[in-house]
Amino acid sequence: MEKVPEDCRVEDALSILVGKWKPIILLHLLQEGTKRFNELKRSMPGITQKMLTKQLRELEDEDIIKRVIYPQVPPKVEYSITEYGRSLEPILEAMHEWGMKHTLHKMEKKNQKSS
Amino acid sequence: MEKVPEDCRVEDALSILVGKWKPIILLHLLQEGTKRFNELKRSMPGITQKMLTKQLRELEDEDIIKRVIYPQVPPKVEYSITEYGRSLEPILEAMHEWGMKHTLHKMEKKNQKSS
DNA sequence: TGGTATAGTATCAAAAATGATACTTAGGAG
DNA sequence: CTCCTAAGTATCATTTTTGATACTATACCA
Repeated sequence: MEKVPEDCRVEDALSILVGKWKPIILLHLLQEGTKRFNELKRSMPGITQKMLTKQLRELEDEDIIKRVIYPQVPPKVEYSITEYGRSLEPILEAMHEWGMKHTLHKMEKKNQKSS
Repeated sequence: MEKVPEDCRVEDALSILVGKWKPIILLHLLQEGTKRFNELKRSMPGITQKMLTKQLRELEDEDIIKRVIYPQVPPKVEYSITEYGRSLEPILEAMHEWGMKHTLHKMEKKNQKSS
């Protein structure tokens, strides 16, 4: 425990994960392996093309996902997690578990109110 | 691995952690235990009163930190992590470690470019 | 000749997060 | 009186993020 907040690299991981859609994109790709643009889009109701494109580009820039273009018409582009991206899985996992507990915690708080 | 993205609670944890200052606030409190408002402020150069107050209120609302007011003049207010808030530590820890690796990864990428 | 499909861009608008600055409150020191 | 302190609010401005909508390219199919 000699770490000091000043040398904190928490932000690095955080900045990759934040964004309204990034965690979901990553979970989809982690679980399904490889997906085409429109497959992703369909599995995320509400997202716009622009947003999906933007998030994917950002993840690609960080080397978290890989983008493969097939020179066809109509176009075909496949996205998948990189080895490196897979290293984020424990963090997503930890957050997922914590989120579950948090749901319970919130419910307990509500119950306290009504007593 | 039967989790599906749809029931993902990742966002819950994420929404608590994001914000330009929240991770640092939490790390400070986790490491120092209890701090007064101005102590926190001084240890975070660049933050404004308004921002610090806002982030602290949000963390308090989520039951992550505790706020104790001493009825004095001039005022004295102490902040500390709650038991519940401490449960975030593994996530922060995981992100910290990942961030360290990421730094290396970025350096490697740079080296590849210049070869 | 026109419509379909895929993976995008481009442009503009709206909403959310962050920041700068000034003000408040009340007791104690000079 | 006046200033100082600590922990805030209030107001306004700026920046960043997100969203809605329309547009593009090009092979294939009828």
